[in-house]
Amino acid sequence: MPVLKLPDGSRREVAVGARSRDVAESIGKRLAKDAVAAKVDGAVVDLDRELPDGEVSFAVLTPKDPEALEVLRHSCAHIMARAVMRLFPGVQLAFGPPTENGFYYDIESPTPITEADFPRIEEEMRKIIADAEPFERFERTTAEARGLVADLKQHYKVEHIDDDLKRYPSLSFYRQGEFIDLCRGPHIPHAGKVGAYKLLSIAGAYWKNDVTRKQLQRLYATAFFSQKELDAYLRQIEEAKKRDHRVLGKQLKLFTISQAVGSGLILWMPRGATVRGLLETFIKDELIKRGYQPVYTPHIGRLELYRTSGHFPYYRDAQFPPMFFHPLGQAVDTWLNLFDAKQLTEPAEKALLALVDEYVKATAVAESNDQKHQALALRAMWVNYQNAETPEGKAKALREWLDGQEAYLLKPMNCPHHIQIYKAEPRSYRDLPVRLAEFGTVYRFEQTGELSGLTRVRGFTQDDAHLFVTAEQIEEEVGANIDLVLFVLSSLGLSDYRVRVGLRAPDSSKYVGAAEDWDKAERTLVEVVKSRGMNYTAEQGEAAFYGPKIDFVVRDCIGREWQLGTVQLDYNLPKRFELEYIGKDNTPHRPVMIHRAPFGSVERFMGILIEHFAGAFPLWLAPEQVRILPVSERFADYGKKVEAELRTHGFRVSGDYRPEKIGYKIREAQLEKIPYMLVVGDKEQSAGTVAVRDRVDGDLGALPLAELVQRLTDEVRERRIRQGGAAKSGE
RNA sequence: GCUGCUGUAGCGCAGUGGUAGCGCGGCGCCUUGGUAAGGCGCAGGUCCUGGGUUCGACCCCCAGCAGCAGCUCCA
Repeated sequence: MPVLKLPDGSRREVAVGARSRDVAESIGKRLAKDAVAAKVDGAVVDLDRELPDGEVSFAVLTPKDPEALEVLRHSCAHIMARAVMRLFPGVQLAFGPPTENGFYYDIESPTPITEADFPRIEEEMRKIIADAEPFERFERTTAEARGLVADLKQHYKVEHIDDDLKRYPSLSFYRQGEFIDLCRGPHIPHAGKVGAYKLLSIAGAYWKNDVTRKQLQRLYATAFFSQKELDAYLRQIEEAKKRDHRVLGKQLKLFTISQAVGSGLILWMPRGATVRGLLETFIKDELIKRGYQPVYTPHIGRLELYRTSGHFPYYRDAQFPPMFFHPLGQAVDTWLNLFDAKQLTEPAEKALLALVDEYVKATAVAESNDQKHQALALRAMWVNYQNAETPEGKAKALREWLDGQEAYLLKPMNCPHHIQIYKAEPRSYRDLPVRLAEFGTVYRFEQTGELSGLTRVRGFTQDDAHLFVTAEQIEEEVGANIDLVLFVLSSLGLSDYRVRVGLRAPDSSKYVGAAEDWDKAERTLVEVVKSRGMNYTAEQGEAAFYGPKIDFVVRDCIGREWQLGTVQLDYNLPKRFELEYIGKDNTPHRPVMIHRAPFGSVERFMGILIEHFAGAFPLWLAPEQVRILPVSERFADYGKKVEAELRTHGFRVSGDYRPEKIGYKIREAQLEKIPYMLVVGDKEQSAGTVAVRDRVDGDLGALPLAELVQRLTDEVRERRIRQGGAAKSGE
């Protein structure tokens, strides 16, 4: 006999075979009417499922429970799929799960669906919901289930059973009228529970997230129990868009991106550059306190360097192409690439050979020794290539020539340069940890579809540092760096982040180094995070190719996650570059490297910060801290005097001396999110005061100038964050 | 890179197969005003680029570029 422990602590015995729905009814009419699903021993189930024997915890889920909303959305995905199938014959269904803010269904339609079809689909959904038919669950053995989805001509479902579900003895289905879907459930009792819904967008998504497979159409939508909630959600999206850093960056003149310069390359305008500079100073001061040494290194480096580090071979496609001195360098490089990828066509090969041949002939009469040497090397490649009997031999000929060519790469990371600084002098165990810090700008050729404002760019600056430590120092240094990241985040009031420990994927060729080093490194990172009592998720496949890492991940205004701060442990680059220090025992030892960047990318950090503050930077970061607003032109002289005085105290201040009304000037300053507005007129001039208007709290009344200076000085020194309050949003 | 949508004045947007408008902003004049928009006037556009269809293209077709959303990727 089932015995239920109810949320209020009471116990209730129910008959064998009783369903959640029966229990809800026995508790109360109102509850039965509101019931969406039930939660039995922590698992959400349909109201129609029979309760298990024995003692279980039990709760009825109503629209108030977040889990109920998830059930509703999952069911609404079925409703949407059903509507689509009615309107578009021959549709194949893939997956249709709920998401954080709604749901989607991946489908393949013989006639592609577009946003123009949304009204029709929504209308069809309206009918289905009005009919309020029940969701009926039934089970089949896995073999029968496969037959059923095959009969339904749903080949993605067949594939899904074959690939992933064979290990289950039976599978569940849900039927709603003519619509049957292979589905784990649970579902709402009937379609009428859907109070409001809206199709949002359509996008491509690969079957099983695999680029090599078919791309399906993903229909995004959302649903709620009430129209009011849907309206609130849509309003919230509109509000979020207003704090988008791409919008605010333009409005507040922080940065721009020019096609004349290139996609994903940020141009910092004076205001943005001011904020960025202040952030950089902030962290630089902090690094000095924590024993870092500043270094500067160039934006480019020899290609060979990045071959040694592994960056070039591992991330070739994500880099700007290497710069070769030899006119044919780029061509041969591409050639070898095509070759390795087995994409070299015969005409292309012919053309490339002809190109080399022509060049060899043209440079036959070389004059200097260097030219002669070059000409001979190229000729040797040409001969070796054509004499080679195997593809490997051909590739070798190309590679040998290429390796002899001088080439440079825009640096994709700073570590190889810092490593060279480490290697520039002999190191003793007494010197360690060596902490080399640089705001290093790196370049990565991100795929076009990935570029996004400041958060994903092709040139960005890391507040980078590399620590060279002994094995015994690892834990302490990793810990100190976590503390630094936490300090940075809390200084800026960023509290909404999660911590991810990125581990390697079990079976992947994209990592370098020995398994035991990896195990050791992964264990260390997990231990450090655990010992600090931090919440974290360990995620496989999130490691860097050279080592595991701890990432601090935040969300942007539309909910996308971005990695900011990172601490990475690396046993591999020290090996690749044969780094050493002399130990107490007077023999060489290998140091371990820690890569770390509290901001991550300064560009991305700025983007997140702009959204975090909605463009209203705290006083210490504000590009313009104070604006003088004379009531009329008659007080311009006094205004300028105040302006000059504040400037001598180091404040970033300007004055608005246009012949506009005071209300107009205040509105503009407010919309520009300037922390303090100083209104000056007759009264202030004769009293030697300023009327202070605060961005957050509005009119503060008159203050003697000296008092104001003190107040602002304190606010800056404490890096005080004051947000919200009376500010209107503007239009 | 893939799928879809978008590209018109500095910004936000209308618009039509017969060479373009609105709001804000800018500039000028008037107003010298006390805490979120004073009035009048003026200027400003390769309608993303390149082809094509057409008597004629900003509009229709093709290709490219860029932006947006999603997928994939992210050292």
